[in-house]
Amino acid sequence: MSNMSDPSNALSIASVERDTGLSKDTLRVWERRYGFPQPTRDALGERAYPLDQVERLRLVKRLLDAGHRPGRIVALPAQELEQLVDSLAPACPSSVGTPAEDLQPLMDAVYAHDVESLRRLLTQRVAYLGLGRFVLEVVSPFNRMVGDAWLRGRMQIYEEHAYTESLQVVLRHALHSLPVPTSDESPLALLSTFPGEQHGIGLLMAECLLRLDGCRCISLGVQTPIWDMVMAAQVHVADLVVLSFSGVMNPNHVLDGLQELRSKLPASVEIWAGGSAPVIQRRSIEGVRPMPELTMITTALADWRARH
Amino acid sequence: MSNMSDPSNALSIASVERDTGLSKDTLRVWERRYGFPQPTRDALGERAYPLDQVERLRLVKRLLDAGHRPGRIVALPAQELEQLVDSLAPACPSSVGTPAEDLQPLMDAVYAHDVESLRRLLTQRVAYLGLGRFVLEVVSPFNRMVGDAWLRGRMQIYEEHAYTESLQVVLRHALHSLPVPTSDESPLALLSTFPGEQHGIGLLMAECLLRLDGCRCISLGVQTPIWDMVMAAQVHVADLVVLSFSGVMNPNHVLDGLQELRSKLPASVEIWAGGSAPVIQRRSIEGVRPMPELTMITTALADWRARH
DNA sequence: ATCATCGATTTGTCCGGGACAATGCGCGGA
DNA sequence: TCCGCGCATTGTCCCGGACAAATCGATGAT
Repeated sequence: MSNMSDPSNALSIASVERDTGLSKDTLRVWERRYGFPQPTRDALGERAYPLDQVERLRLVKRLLDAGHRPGRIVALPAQELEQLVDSLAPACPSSVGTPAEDLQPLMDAVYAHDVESLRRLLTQRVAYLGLGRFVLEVVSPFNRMVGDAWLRGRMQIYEEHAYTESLQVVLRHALHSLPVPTSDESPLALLSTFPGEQHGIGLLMAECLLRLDGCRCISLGVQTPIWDMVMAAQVHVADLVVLSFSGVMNPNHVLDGLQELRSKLPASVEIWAGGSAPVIQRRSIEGVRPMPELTMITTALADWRARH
Repeated sequence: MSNMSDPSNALSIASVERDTGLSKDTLRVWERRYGFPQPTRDALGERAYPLDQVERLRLVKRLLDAGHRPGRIVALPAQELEQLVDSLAPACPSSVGTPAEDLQPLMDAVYAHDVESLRRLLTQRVAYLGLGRFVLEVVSPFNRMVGDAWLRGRMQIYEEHAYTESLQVVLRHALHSLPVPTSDESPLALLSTFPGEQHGIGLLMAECLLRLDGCRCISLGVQTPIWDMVMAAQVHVADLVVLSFSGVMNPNHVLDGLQELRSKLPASVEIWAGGSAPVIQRRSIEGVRPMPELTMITTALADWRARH
């Protein structure tokens, strides 16, 4: 195992922008103002970010999303950042969810790299709880656990990738075996994410819950340009456009994109914005329905039916 | 509908970057060098791109992807750009594959936005041909057709997304119902793509063919950092690392990445590089097996078994 | 003690020009 | 015809400056 600050596998500024969601401009101006990050330079004189600095940047990003201010935390050493993240945990009281001990076997399978067992455990839980409770009570809290472990460097990216792939297999299979919804009195939902947002699991979870509630769904996968969403909503005569956001996207871009989408979409089409990105709860956008919790999908759907 | 060049709903440079995929740097340098785009300025002196210029930029981007060079086309008026898009050469004569008339129903379903029919047609063909021939003789040529149609502006991005999602559903379901391979004398393959390469369909097709030939597969999904692939190959004791490349990635990055991966991976682990990216065939890398055609997977696997 | 106001500070993004490596093109020679 | 070689093209990075919007925090009024 090579050293984390080994300059041989350092990342370019473009890679760090992609991995952390912090723009090139921001990375440069932080370096100028706060002295961090302080990348080495390659043979061409261009910034080369060691892996440990990238991890530290991810911690900073998380704290930023939680409300901290850059001037106070960017220059802080990694250890203090982790303490702050620790003291942040109670902020999100997972109201509903499986007790941690029930998720431990899953976590063990991930760490053991036992894809077979992991998939079997997930499938068992789907069968036992049903798809709806599985998504809400297992996947949702477990995703938080995995994201947290990854953030603190306790889980490697390839381990997270392997888990995501297994989960995708299980969810897609469950989705495939659901009955096709009847079309009367149920809305047609168009699902996707914005360009730059490549995390598709949230979309899949939303699709599961929507389908369980009898909603017809058309998923476009990830990263659909805004203008294409507008066209797709038009040709499919969609009633809802459902979007998913993870924490890695630039909050300003999320806001701009939602406002632009809203302005180009007919008022009869609702926009539902969900996911773990804090920005959708903190700032409300006119004509966009924030869905910070997956459980809200059911009530929102009932609400929609009541209004039509 | 308001005027396209109405400055009142013009876009910021960040929005144009999001909508066109052209970086801020590129937009500014084009303006400096070629005189286009020529955005108006808002009250703050910042660039404000009228909608018609953004559409023109989309045309330029499409021609760029088709092989044209910026210096020749960026400054061209919109009308000539459209003529160029129309006259784009019918690219590749598909050597092996289904006759075009058999694929026409699929194309019709895509254009009709009939997801149900599309999925049914795909499923029918899997049942009729078997998964292997389906992948080689239907999916592979049809992907080329779709890519070509998109390049010429006859297919919108959201239509391509909808097709990709349907195909993914069908392939994953077929994959799920395959028997689990026995582990004797069969290699263990690790599948993924490089960071920046978000096209996962090629990976799925490769996984289908590998599984059909009795190969055990562990897919990490798309965009796994090189160092993580090395770690994953180690902990899973993989025999093969299978990578997929589409045409969108920077050829130089592909080359660098493959060389770096090769240098960090034990010699006993083979690297197979497939996909539609031309770089893989043009430049050969020491210790990396190029797979320009999906059909080569079967022979390459037989070859591997003969050597072990 | 709570709240509103308003200047001071913080902070992300944009600007403009410069630079340069990588790529591609065209030309000339074998 | 094919292969090099030099020149033009082109995307990305660098740097420091600038500034509006958001936020802070101190002051004063209720």
